[in-house]
Amino acid sequence: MARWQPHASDRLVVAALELFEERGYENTTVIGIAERAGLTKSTFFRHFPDKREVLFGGDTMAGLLAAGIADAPADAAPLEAVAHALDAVGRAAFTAERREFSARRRAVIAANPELREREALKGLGLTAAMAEALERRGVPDPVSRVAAQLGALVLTIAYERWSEPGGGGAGGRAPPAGPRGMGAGHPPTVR
Amino acid sequence: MARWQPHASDRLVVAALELFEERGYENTTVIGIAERAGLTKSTFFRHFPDKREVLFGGDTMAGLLAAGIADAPADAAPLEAVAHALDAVGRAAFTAERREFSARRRAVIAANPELREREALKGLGLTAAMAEALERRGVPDPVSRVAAQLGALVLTIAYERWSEPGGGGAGGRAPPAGPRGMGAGHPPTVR
DNA sequence: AGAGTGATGAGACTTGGTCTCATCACCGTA
DNA sequence: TACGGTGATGAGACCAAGTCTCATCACTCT
Repeated sequence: MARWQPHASDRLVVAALELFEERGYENTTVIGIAERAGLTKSTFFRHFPDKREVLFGGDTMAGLLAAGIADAPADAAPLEAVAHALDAVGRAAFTAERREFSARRRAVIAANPELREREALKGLGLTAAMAEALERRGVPDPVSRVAAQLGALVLTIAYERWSEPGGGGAGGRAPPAGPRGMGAGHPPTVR
Repeated sequence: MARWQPHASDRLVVAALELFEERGYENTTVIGIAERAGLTKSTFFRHFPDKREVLFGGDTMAGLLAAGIADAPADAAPLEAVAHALDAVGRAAFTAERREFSARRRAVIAANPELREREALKGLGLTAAMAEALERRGVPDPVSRVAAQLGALVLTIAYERWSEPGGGGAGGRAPPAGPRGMGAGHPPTVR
């Protein structure tokens, strides 16, 4: 028999999400989370640097976006490279198994300023990752930041729609065709 | 003689900024800040809801942006309304007196993740304020968000340049003309 | 068998943040 | 002149987040 129950980290995430839903984030203590997972406060902080981070663990987004931009065809325009990356993220991260969990997580985050703060910082990280990946392709500074900023907004909107009750089949493409306008040439796979 | 030294809030801000510069944010305690200001921890938390907020006090930005968008000519396009708001902010907030303080504040924030996190949340607030103000003008949802997102980026870049050693005279207009491109029609006063 | 490893537990400690109660100069009014 | 109200402050108890050190103990490798 194994000495410890497996998946300690996952158990902590599940316990935390449940407790945040039941009592709210600020009425939940780290000790409470650890106890529900059959662990202790010490172990919690061995798995996560702080209480917020238990909801932000799977941090592969920045890498996926950077890789997606690097993998875009050499002649792709900045926004087309961003679209390429968004497609990759859609396939890798917006999967059916994660949809219900993501929706619950989203609701919890939306209800708490401390968690929204962390999410805001993560968002800046994604934007910076895209801008840097574009600059590695030779896109000059202000253009790279504009493209990254627009990519971040598209990602945010896609995530919103995907984790809403009605929205989002496989692949993360938003059901209704998005509006054109604003003069940004529309890349083929992201609308 | 006055019973208390005046400007308690300002003294706390100054003390905090000095200590953050001397020892770093995480090596500075709230008690230390309060003592340098000739006050106590209790009083600190009466003036600021938490330790971070001592650097984010003058929170008129969101209101200025919303008012600037509301005040734009009725026939202004979304990006032109945003530009109108940015001009207003440039005149009201990017003043010569605040420049040195802003530069020091910026350096402190850049050096600490906890402070960057707070700043990221404030940035989201500004973007949301712009988007809402645009929607109050009848700009439909995704267009309003794109315009607000671009406005937020312009504001960020302007703030960066203004609080850098070389940059920014009165009014906050960036010295070199910004690049065109990306298809966004360039409004007359923001480049 | 015995030493090493690695995830865990126990608990002291600092600090951020909340809350309650006390203090005391100033102000208005009688 | 006296007196009660006001408002910013101080004192200190209290809780939870987060850090750190030391102990435990099944499993593994030699």
